[in-house]
Amino acid sequence: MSLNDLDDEVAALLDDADQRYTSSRRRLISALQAGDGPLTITQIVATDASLPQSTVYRNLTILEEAGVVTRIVTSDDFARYELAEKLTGHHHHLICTACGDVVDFSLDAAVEATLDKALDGAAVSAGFTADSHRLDLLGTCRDCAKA
Amino acid sequence: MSLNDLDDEVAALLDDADQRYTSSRRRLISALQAGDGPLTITQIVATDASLPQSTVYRNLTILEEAGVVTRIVTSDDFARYELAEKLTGHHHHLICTACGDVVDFSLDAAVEATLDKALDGAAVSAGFTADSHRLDLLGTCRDCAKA
DNA sequence: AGCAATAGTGAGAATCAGTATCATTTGCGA
DNA sequence: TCGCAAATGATACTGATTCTCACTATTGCT
Ligand SMILES: [Mn+2]
Ligand SMILES: [Mn+2]
Ligand SMILES: [Zn+2]
Ligand SMILES: [Zn+2]
Repeated sequence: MSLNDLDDEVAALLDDADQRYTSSRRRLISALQAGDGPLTITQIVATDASLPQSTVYRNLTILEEAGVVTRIVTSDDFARYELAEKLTGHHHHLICTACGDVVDFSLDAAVEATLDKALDGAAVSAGFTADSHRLDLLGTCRDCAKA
Repeated sequence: MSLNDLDDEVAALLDDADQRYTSSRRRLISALQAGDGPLTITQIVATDASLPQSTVYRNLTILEEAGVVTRIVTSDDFARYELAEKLTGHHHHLICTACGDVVDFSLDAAVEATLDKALDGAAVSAGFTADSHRLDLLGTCRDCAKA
């Protein structure tokens, strides 16, 4: 998805949610788009100092409700946000248990298909209605392995 | 793993960590063993009112450090704990996004093998050292679907 | 353009899950 | 049995996140 298409799609989603696409929200989208994985509030504020913390919190919540971003919770005390899969495509996360950093990765379509089929079976037999799956790899990133 | 074997294994893990297997800790293990998925602190205290909240928090941390229990974070504001996979076997979670409840499920060995292989490839190409994977299904549980 | 009415902003206060403190109790070893 | 280190549990504290509210920006209308 090109930058302009992304922008158009975000605008449409916000419009559907009766929300304006303000300059704070544009800056947030831009910050998230620049990262190679979900970002913490601290990381966002560090990236764009013109964004006050309270505005970041409030607007990320609104963007999440509008389906523009997704909130990711790992094991550390900091929530992370990324653009919704609707905008970036389905993918997974490498989570470093040493430094907390999270980066994206993808699996090939065949593996995803196998997985979806197996998960669908499990959901059905538990009377569970599945919306999506979440698959993370936990371990140590290159930087932390070096140190 | 039988109840006695579980008890022995927990005792051994605590011994390795130079921790005693006290009655509070026995009650915690018992509460976790009784659940069909990871439990919140509130659920544990509700199950066994003889356990003060501060003792539950402290001992769950100690049990986690000893490798006896695992802390699970979903998307709500409450951490959940379950017996470590070392004791219960590898499995996954159905997470209800409506009520927050979490229940266990398993995939068959062939799917796990396919998955592990694909994940290993992804880890290697990212320079990431993987310890384990975490796979959750997000959706709506039977009870919430009814309501 | 002028003028409400409505939406968004941002500094600071409040909330609350989780952690730290510490006086008291427990249980292991000599 | 005694002494001591570990554990307990009531309570205070911490800090990420949420709430408040006076102020500013934008929209829609004439
Ligand atoms: Mn991602
Ligand atoms: Mn489980
Ligand atoms: Zn790392
Ligand atoms: Zn539910």
